Amino acid sequence: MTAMDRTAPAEQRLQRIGEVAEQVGVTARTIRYYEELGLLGSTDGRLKGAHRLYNDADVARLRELIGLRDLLGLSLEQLTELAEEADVAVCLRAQWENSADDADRADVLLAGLPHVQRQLELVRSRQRSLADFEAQLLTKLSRMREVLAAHDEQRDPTDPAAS
Amino acid sequence: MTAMDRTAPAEQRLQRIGEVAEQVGVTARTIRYYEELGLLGSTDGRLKGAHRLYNDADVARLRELIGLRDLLGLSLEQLTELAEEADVAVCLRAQWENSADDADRADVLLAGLPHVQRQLELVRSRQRSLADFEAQLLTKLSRMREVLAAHDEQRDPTDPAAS
DNA sequence: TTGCTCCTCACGTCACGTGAGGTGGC
DNA sequence: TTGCTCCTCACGTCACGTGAGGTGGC
Repeated sequence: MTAMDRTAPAEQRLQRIGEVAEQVGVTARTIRYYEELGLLGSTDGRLKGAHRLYNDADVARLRELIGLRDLLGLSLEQLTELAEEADVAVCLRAQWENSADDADRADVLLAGLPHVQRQLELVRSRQRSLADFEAQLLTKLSRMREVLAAHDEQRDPTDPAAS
Repeated sequence: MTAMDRTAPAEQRLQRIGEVAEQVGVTARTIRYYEELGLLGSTDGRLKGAHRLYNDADVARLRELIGLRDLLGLSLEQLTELAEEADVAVCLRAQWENSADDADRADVLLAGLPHVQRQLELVRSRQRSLADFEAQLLTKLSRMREVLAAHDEQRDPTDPAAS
């Protein structure tokens, strides 16, 4: 990282709302609604009526929110709570960007750890539920096949064409 | 199974809507709404204003619907489609109950197989998505720990108390 | 008879969908 | 200049939540 990177951050690729929506798999309306709820980062600095522009970090954040919503079935209220914790991290992240002190940077990371760990726990819990549901379906399936096999035997125990 | 079972099916334990709701983890309103959409079996035979009663098969069906909704994120419209396939099975199930012919019974089961298999595929697909999301979180976590470890070394490379 | 749960409207809410009508950038 | 995507209201919809007011079974 050079001094120039620090003083004038590299020009990032900025995307418009339609491109972002398609990438993430939602509609533009959804993104605007999340912004309205304050789920996305600070939106001041955009003039009324001007186009919204998103950098890669914004897209990553949105993708994470949608993942938590879809895969874990969290409500937007729950996402807001989760995001408020994360906002501490985001707030600290700004501090990170401006911090020359490595100790400060470590503190920022330490604060973010439990946040990610909680998400991991939610994912694991959901995986267990899915495994249970899968087991139920497998039991059902094997019982059905059992009865079918018994019936096939009864109908024609020696027919090699029976499947 | 005795002849009496066939002619006068065993008295089943019947539950009221509140008990069922608590067992399955939804509200009574949800159950009434699903009935309104036709997601639950036939509801004729109940007089206007009379209490709803559910047997074990009804509860199992509801539990399956809620599982598909929550774990797979299906809309009620998708559930309706899926249930219409299943209704063929349900319709055939009535035929099953009244059928003395084992061949008929086998046909009913055969018709139900692809239905269960499709649900299994949906579960597997969802499991893959969750695994991807988990991997992303783990990558994030290990990167954070890496930086933290590097920092700890730099601060005090010989401190045995550093964790 | 007293609670309790149930019933049926019916309006409210959350998370967007869907136009209407207009402006801005390649 | 012509499309295209974007913008801001604003009403509609899906899947229920939440009382209001009343009836039925242990």
